[in-house]
Amino acid sequence: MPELPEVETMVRGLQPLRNLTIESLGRYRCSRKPISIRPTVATIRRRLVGRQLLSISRLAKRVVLEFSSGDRLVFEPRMTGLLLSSDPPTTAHLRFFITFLGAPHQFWFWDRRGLGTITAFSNSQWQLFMTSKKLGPDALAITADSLQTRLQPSRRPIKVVLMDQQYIAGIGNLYASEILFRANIDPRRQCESLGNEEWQTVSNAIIEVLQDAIAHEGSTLSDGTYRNALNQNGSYQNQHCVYARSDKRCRECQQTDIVRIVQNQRATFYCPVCQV
DNA sequence: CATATGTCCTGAGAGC
DNA sequence: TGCTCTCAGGACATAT
Repeated sequence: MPELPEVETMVRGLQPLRNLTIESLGRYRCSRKPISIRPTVATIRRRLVGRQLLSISRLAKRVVLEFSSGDRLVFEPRMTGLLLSSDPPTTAHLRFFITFLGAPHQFWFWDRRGLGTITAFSNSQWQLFMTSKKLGPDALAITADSLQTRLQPSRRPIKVVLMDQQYIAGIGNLYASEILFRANIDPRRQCESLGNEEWQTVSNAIIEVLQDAIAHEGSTLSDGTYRNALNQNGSYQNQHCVYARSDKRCRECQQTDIVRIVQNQRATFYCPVCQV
């Protein structure tokens, strides 16, 4: 599931496409229910064909292509979406393609479940989107002070709030559990119960876990869905301490098994000895 | 306003 | 073996 580290890895892998000019784009023939592409493929084609790709960047868990015209094309991978500049894992789930003038580079949007979205913005639409969208600060740019100021007032459990993109952007279900393990904080703790030093610890854990995961090019889970732009697996799954490790011995304390609970209809994993 | 729940989707795996 | 059922969770819409 692409969260911040996986999306960051995609963005880094797509940098060779920078400065190329779009030759064509469109839906890939796919017998499945079409994914959401807005406003329409025809409109996107009219706006973007012939435009030069200025930058490929990350906005929380989205990939943003910015063009010389100020237009942006935004990809939300959500659960199973991938952006690829190589041959896809299977052609069955290809959803969208871009070709570039005089360049051999490929660009595919591949999505097994089809929950991902593609949205085009003009420059003014983008400015409106960025001001109306209540997106919290990027998790990689967080400080202990800003984290505490934003999250402490909530009465919800810390794990649930870490996943709320309006409070802090980029953390999903997998990394929320790993971060709280690193911070030795029980995921059920209400935000208002954390003290200054604990917010500092959580802040440090956010940066450490996410940077470590980026260094390992993200997590490819047992379903094998996530891959980088070159269709290669990440390796951070081998470093997981709690996620999907229920009933396995805690790697840190070696005293007890990892526990799985459900919070807001999401699986949470933690060590009842290490995390208090 | 803050918080909770329902919705979309496919394929792996469990259970019979 | 082959069917049916449950589950996984991103973001958003709707409900409380």
